[in-house]
Amino acid sequence: MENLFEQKKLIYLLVDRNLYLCFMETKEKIVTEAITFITTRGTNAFSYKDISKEIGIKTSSIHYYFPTKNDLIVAVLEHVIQKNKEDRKRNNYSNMKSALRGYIDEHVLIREQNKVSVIAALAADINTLEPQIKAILNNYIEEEIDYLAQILNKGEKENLFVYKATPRIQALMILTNLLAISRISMITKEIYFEDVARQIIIDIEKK
Amino acid sequence: MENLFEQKKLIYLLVDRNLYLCFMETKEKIVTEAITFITTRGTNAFSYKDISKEIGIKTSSIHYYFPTKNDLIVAVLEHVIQKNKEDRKRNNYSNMKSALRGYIDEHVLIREQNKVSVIAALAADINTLEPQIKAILNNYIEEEIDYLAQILNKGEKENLFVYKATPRIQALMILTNLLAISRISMITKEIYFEDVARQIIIDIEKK
DNA sequence: GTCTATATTCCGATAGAC
DNA sequence: GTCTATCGGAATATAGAC
Repeated sequence: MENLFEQKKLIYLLVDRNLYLCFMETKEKIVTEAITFITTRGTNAFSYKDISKEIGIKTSSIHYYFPTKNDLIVAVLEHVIQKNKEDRKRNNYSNMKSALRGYIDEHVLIREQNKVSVIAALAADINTLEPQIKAILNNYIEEEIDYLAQILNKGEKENLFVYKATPRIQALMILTNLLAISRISMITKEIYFEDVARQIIIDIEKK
Repeated sequence: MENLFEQKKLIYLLVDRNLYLCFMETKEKIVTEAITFITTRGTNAFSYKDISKEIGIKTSSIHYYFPTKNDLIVAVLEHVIQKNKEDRKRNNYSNMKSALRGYIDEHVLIREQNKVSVIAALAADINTLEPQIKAILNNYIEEEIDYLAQILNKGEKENLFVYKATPRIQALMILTNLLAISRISMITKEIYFEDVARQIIIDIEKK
């Protein structure tokens, strides 16, 4: 008999500015584990059995919540998009230098967990996934570019940043730096991640 | 009975500055197909059966040449590294501006085939591959950084390029731009690839 | 060197009891 | 909502005939 208590995952819940400690619903546990597998091993290298073992339920129970693997991946993607939106709404950056550093820190946090972003993870398997995923991912990436481009644009107008490209293309340059260095620094020296992260700031901030 | 002639793949062979048209050996056909699958679908989303169907032999015959999938991936990696080395030896760039554009064109060529580089492909699956692959890939990436850094360094000394970073970190910035935009532009607008490729040049070349 | 045949394991998915 | 049981298929890999 397994220890059921250990299988329960604790989460914090924020309601009306009060923080509650509570247990995750099964559905949320599944999504959480799926995110970990997708962002470490990739979409085609994890199975319902992997999740099953991790949270102590049978694979058929996972199929109850997510009939197909595609359903699960869609749920993962929408969960991450939603959470990302909420996190950013909470952050109220006083200036665009902080906002840019905050954006980079999002990637630092992922890297520290030896993961890659969900964008990088799903992009790698895009030719094996349903068109639906591609459509959602496309929207998500465009929103990421918009978000970063707005920071760059405001920062430029406030005389904090200087760069040659348009805000959107500069956003693309920075986003691609971060997405790829997350991968590369898992194979080569880890310090390369910090080198790139630092250089992004150096290249763009006015001294 | 299948048409055996159709299964034969034609290749050009360069011997003593003479170009010969000849047939590929089975072993080379397998590697060639494996490269296509790995750089389009990923390491964990293709099987011996896929290659088998493509070149018209049984999976057991593939196992004759490459007993395990790891053996095949190692062969793919070493083949690509070797070919890349030869290609670059043939190119004799008159100046470092051409050399940088030539480097970017290597990625353009891959993108035009709707593939990603072998580095990007294997990096995505690194946590599911044997340590041996990681070691070879590490060397390969370091050589790529060295190659690009040397172009940047020479170009800077020839007063053609200007950039703030060290040559090696600048090489990392450009390499990550190219690796990630290859992926992203398969999901979003294809034009993003050209936008980034153009911006790399704009940002670094002295006018 | 290529084949047939097969072993083993795993995967996504479903039916039906509780 | 979770379980047992099972299906159909696919994957990697091997043995042995030709």
